[in-house]
Amino acid sequence: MRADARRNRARIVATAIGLFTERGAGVGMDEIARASGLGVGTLYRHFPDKRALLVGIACDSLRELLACAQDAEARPIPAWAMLDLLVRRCVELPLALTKSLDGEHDPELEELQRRADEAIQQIVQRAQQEGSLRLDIPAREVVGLLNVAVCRPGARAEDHLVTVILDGLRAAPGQARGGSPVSAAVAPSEM
Amino acid sequence: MRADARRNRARIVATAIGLFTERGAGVGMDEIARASGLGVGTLYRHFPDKRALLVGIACDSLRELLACAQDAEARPIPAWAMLDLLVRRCVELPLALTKSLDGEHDPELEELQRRADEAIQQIVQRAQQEGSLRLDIPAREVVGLLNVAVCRPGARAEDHLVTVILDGLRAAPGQARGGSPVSAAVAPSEM
Amino acid sequence: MRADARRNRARIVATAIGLFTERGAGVGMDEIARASGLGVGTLYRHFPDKRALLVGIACDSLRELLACAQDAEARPIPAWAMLDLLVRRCVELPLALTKSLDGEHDPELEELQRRADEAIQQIVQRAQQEGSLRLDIPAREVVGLLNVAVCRPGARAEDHLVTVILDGLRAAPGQARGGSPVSAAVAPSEM
Amino acid sequence: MRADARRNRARIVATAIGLFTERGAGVGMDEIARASGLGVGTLYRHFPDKRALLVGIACDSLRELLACAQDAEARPIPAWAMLDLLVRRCVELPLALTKSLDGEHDPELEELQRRADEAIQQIVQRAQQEGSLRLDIPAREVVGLLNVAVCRPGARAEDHLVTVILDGLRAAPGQARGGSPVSAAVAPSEM
DNA sequence: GATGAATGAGGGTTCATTCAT
DNA sequence: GATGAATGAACCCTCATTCAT
Repeated sequence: MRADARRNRARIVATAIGLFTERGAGVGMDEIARASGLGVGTLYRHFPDKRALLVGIACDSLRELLACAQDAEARPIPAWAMLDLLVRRCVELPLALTKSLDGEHDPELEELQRRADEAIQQIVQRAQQEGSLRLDIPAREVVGLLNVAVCRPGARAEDHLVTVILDGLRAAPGQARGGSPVSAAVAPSEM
Repeated sequence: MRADARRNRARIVATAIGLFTERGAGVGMDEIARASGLGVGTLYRHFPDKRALLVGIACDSLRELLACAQDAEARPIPAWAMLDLLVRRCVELPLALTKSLDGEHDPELEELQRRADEAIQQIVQRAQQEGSLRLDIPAREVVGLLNVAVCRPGARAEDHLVTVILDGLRAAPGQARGGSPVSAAVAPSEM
Repeated sequence: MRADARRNRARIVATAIGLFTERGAGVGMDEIARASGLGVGTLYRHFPDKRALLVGIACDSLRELLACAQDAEARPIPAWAMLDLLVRRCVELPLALTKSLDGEHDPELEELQRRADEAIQQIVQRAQQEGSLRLDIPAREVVGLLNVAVCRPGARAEDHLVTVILDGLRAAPGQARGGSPVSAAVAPSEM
Repeated sequence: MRADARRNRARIVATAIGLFTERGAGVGMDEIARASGLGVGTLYRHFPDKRALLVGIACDSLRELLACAQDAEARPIPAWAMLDLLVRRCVELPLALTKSLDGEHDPELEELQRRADEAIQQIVQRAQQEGSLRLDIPAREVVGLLNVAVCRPGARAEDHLVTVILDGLRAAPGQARGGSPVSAAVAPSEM
């Protein structure tokens, strides 16, 4: 790939992320091309269709996420801290776009999603093993639930939502979690 | 309004909620009409345009939410239990559609949104006053954050996400919340 | 036909003439019905389709025109005066609507148009015979030309256009008409 | 603008003028595109909406009219001859479409209409000053009246209507115009 | 290889007309 | 008979995609 081609691709991706993040996946290809300072034809040379552009961005994000996960795991810190670190970083990635790809069947995308899920799940399990993450929710579901927190348009690392979810996932020191929150809520002992 | 007209309206709304919930606000009016067993014209007689249909559904949901809030407040239970109850019920409403209405300026919709926010905020504040809801997040933001949990396609009352968020919002008994979770996470004392 | 049916028909026609005259033949059937204080169904009972409504109005107008022509002919006045009188009256009729019926093949309409044309043509021919109307334009065409003056949205009897056309049709006393106006216009003798 | 784009634009305009002139402004965009041998998209690339197409054609016509007016004024002929020339030429332009634009507020269109009116009015005034055009009708109204003659579907330069109107506007040599034609018509002296 | 003009399926909406109440 | 709700063909327009320049 020639240098200018690589530069064009990068400009397209950067512009598209900006526009998609700001105004949703409905932004038109023409506008993305124009905002990139390119013709539509060039856009289509790099991404055969709109789906491919979204998939491309999603894959980039997932690769970044995997790098973050590896980086976190490499640190000499508890698994909980790894998770915290990872979540706060992921929030800044344009993962929200992934939502518009529900039902896609791109092999690269699926492979990356699998690996990303696996990486997070591993950290989640280690956190559960070290006793810092509640045990009453299966690791598999914790991952899905973190997805929601993270794949949200407008999410920010300092979001109170992120904080609350992490706090909610934390194992309460010295007390078992897991009773039905509804019944718990109305139990007299809670008052 | 004639009996059959009312029936048709109900069918349209039900069908539209189903399709919108399942496949997003992009579903076409023609398809909604067909799935309702009606002609497009009938759809447009009941809702002058697509926006009106979305707004109509959103308003219905918000009215339902307000009813839930009133019902919850009427019970002789702690504010926390009210909130728990309310959230678990709201999750079942098609509030996710509200997201596609972000730049709408329908007066009825805005009024209902205002009242809904107010109602929830009141319960949140009472929960904070009774000491069951953490104090380090302003009530205003708690409401916004609950919105995210609740206005989510595919949310269910038994969702672990709902549970986790509610747990994360719970005031930890006997310990002050509010330290930066990030630094807290890596603090040695956490290990 | 029952009394109320006749009354309804009259109301429809009056309303339709008003709306069509004011805003053109594009006005919808629903609006005509509503403005008449009736349901669409009733409108369609009286006129099987929109075309029929327009044809009905046109026929009414043509009948009125024929009456005017007979009335004018019955007076003991020169043919020119008859024509003047007739034209000034016709201008007030909603004949402009006739334009939207080009290409219609309603037998009653065509018959009335034929008779109306004939009636006017007769007066025109008599005016030509009495020497008050220029001879260089065939009577047939004079009629068509008057149609243009008269079948105009917004035409009024005092219109300067009507005056100018009548003046232009007048036989110039003592001078032959008929040279090409263009060549005449640039002829030196005109200066 | 690329050569083929310019060619396509010209084809669209030509086709549209033909269809609009023949069947009115109700002709659909799809049909215009098909008759031009182009896709709808191309039509909309050149004219953002139907209104713009009509406005575009109207502006072209008005520009042509202004050119005619300038050309006429540049000739060493009496004002009356200028007017005659101008009117006969305008009749061939698709100015009839202008009627369907009543109520438009395109700045370019309005400016051109103003300038066209002004240009014609100037010639009319000069014709009145030179004594060839009757004085009993304000120049302003003469212009409006000529509009009617000229903005007529199916008008042709050799039209008898044009001739008659021009003759009707001509100042009668040696006699004052302006008596009410109606009273004149029935006056005994006219017989 | 880059460009942007051309394409046309598909979506939102209107309105003449039909038909159940 | 009156009503107005229901119908759907047809219209205007958008936008992902292709292709001539």
